[in-house]
This record gives sequence, C-alpha cells and structure tokens, in this order.
Amino acid sequence: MSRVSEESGTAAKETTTERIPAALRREQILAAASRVFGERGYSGATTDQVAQAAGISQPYVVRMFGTKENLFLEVVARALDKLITTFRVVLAEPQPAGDDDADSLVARLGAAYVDLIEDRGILLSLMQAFITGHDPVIGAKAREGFLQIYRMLRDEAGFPPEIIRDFLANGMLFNTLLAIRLPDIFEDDEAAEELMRCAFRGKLDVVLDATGSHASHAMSAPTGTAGTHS
Amino acid sequence: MSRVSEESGTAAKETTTERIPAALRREQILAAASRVFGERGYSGATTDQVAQAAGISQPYVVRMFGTKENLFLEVVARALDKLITTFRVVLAEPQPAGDDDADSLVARLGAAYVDLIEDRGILLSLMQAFITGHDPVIGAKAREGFLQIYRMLRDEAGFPPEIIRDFLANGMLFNTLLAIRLPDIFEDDEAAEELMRCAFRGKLDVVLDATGSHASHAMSAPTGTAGTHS
DNA sequence: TCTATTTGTAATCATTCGATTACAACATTC
DNA sequence: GAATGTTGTAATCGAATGATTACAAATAGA
Repeated sequence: MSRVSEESGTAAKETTTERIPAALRREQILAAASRVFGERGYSGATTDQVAQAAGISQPYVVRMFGTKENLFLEVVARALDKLITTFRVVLAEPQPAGDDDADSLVARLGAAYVDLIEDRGILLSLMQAFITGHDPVIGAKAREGFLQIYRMLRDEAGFPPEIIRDFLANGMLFNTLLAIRLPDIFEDDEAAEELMRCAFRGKLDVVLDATGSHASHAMSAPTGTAGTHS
Repeated sequence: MSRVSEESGTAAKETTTERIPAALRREQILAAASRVFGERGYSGATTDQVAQAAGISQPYVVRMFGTKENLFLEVVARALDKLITTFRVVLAEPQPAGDDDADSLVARLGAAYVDLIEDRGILLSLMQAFITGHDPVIGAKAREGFLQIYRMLRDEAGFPPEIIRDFLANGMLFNTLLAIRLPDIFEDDEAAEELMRCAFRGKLDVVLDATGSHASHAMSAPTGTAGTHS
C-alpha cells in the first residue's frame, strides 16, 4: 500500500472524503491512531497508516497534530482518561449487597477493564506507551500515567499495595495476551485455549468477539451468557 | 550520533576494533542487540545502534545475520532458551525440605526470573517480541515462545492453570515495570517506591542495582542481604 | 457576490535506515 | 611467500517516512 490515496481499500478505513469539521475529524484521526499505534507501537506505526485508517491524506494528519509524537501522546492521554473514568464509574456504583468489599470490587474493576477491549486500541496503545519507557518524552508520560492508575486504586478504591499489585499484574498479562494475539490461535492450540479460558474466565466470549476470533464455543459454565453483552 | 565509527564514545560499547573469530563476534553482536532491542523494541532499534553498541560497523552486523529481522529473531530465541534453561535448573534443584511443594517452587522460579535482570536485555527483548505480535513472522515466534513457557510450567513443573496464570501475570508486571523504567524514579515518587517495594520484595536491591538506580536504601526487613548477591 | 476562512490534497523535500558493493587488512595454509 | 580464506570498513544505494509547501475547493460571512 503506497502513499497515493487509492479509494476503495481492503482494510477497514473511513471511506468517502468529505468536508468535516476539524473537531470531528480530529476525533476520527485519534480513533484511527489508537488502533494503529496499539497494533504497531509508536516506532512501528506510520502517519500514513493512520491517515489511511482515517480515510484522509497523510499531510492532514501531521498538520492536525504537528508531529507524530504529539499524536501518540494525545492518543495515550485519551486512553488513560478513558481508563480512569471507567474505573471511577465502577467505584461510584453501589456494591451488590452481600458481597465482601475488596474481592468483589476487584472483580468488577477487572471486568470493566476487559470490557474496554471493545474500544479497540485503548488498552494496547497504553501498553505500547509503557513499553516505550526509554523515550524521554513518552517514557515520562507513561510512568506518570501508570502511577496515576496506581494512586487511584490506592487512594480512591482504598486497596492495599498487595491487592493493587495483583490487579495490575493481571492487567499486564491481559494486555500481553492481546498484544501477542493469542486469541488468534484459540482454536489451533490447546495450551493457548487452556490459558485463555483460565485468564479470561467469563469474559472469554467478549475477548474472542472483539478480536474477531471465531464466534460461539462456550462449553464452560451453563450460566447464561449466550451472546455478546457489551 | 551519526554513522561514522567515531572511536571513543560516551555510551557503553565494545571499544577497540580488533580481528575476532566470527563465532565470538557473533556473540558480542547478539549481546549488544539484546540490550538495544530490549530498550527500543524491534522497530525502534536500528542496526547501526546495535553496531555501535557492539563496537563494529553497521554493514558487519547486517552481513552477519542477513537481515535485522533475523537478528531480532535470534536474540529472542536465545532469550527464550536462557529463560527455559533457568527454569529447568530450578526445577532440578531439590526443594528445601519442609516447604510445601507448589508455593515454594513458584517463589523460587519467580526469584530466578527476577535474577535474569542481570543478563540485561533478555527479559525486555522477550517482552518486546510479545508486544510485536502483529508482525506475521515475529508474532508467530512470540506466540510459540510464550506457549512454550506455559507448557513447561504445566507439564514439567506440574502447575495447574490458575497458578501459571498468576505466575505469568507477575512476570508481565515485572517486565512492564522494567520497560517503563519505574526504577529510575524510585527515589522521586512515593507511589513508585511503594509499588516497587511490594512488587519486588526481597529482590528490590537486585533490581535497583541492575537498573543503576541508586545503591543502598534497604529499610525493609532486618534479614541480612546487605550487598548484592548475584 | 465578493472575500476570508476552513478543510483538504498533491507534490516534494530531507533524513533515516536497512541493505549492497567494493575493497582493504590480516591470517592461514601449502 | 604467493594463494586463499577470514574479518572488517567506507561508500553508497534505494526505499520509507515525517514533515513542509503550495495550492485547490468548499463554506461562511459581509
């Protein structure tokens, strides 16, 4: 795929180039960039790939955000905001009476985290930022973002360090399994299936759905959950 | 830093360009590449950076391995071998009588994993491979490598899936904390310190040592462990 | 309608980077 | 001590890519 804007491509992209308000176009670019950066990483992604995914020209992407780095930083900031907001919503919910505090709250936060997979690119863009810790600018933002999550879980959720550590550990495993594209081989490798059934539990369908890896295969618990419940 | 081989640089590199047997030079390149790829990732690293870290010219690096991709794949394969071997050594050890099986074995495997930080780049190169799962070639190798670890923990260590999941989760968190360079701000951020004390436990010194983040600071348990015990 | 602003692209530039080529210096063997 | 192989680099090529420029077309405001 070269640089010329050949209409009608095979990959998913925003078709039809019309005049759209800059603010809205900006959102489209950010959404496209989130997917592209999440997949290829900061260095691996190109502004042209983002442009094609957004259905516009490469110069427009660059002019809208000044630099590729600014675009990535904006994507990461948005992803972090979305994550923090999602957690705060869960924290604001009344906990289902009868459930013990911490244990159930952790489970609900974890479920909310997994559900973020629907907004493709958010989790992976964040992970890509974490992995780019060597970069002076991106690294600093990544560290601050990671610690912001930690402080939220400590100061707002009231978790002790050990609980937070385990929670973050599961999150990083989830990110890694997504990044390595393990869902792609769910049906072809028994070990992959076993690990993912164990790691994703009731959210297995959500993950396989979002990653486009087959459709139905349940076989776990007879507890409802037939279709997708986003 | 351009491309000409200016002798006497500031960064760590293999000085003095002498004639060295190809097999040995190959090892030097792999060691350098492990560090560079671990830091910058596959796309972010350049063959020239590897060459400078190895103290030789860029064309020599390319000719020795054919392509940058081959070099990365070799680095990752070596890292995986080292990891598997390390785990097998732990499994072959007689468990300290009196300790319950699984729990202590997990702890010893985890400690061995953290100690791999001494061989800089191994853990991060593996993590960088995982995160490059979108690439057809690298991704396939990464998935297979990840599953190889899983199968080893299941079939050789005899762990149930839940134990393996928790073990891998802690490993991914460890990798992420390293990649994001959290040790760099150990002294500057209380949340970072708290999280790392909790996540690294008795291995805190080993990590801070290996990452060059300050030297002594103990303050945890009065249980020996004064200096570095590699 | 005339002008100014906004929204967009084509063309292209300058740099970076993986790879190739050609060649030099050293070592080994007979 | 030539001949041959090994170890290494300088020079450079071509493609990729982030960024810039110049310009076109639509839109809004007077």
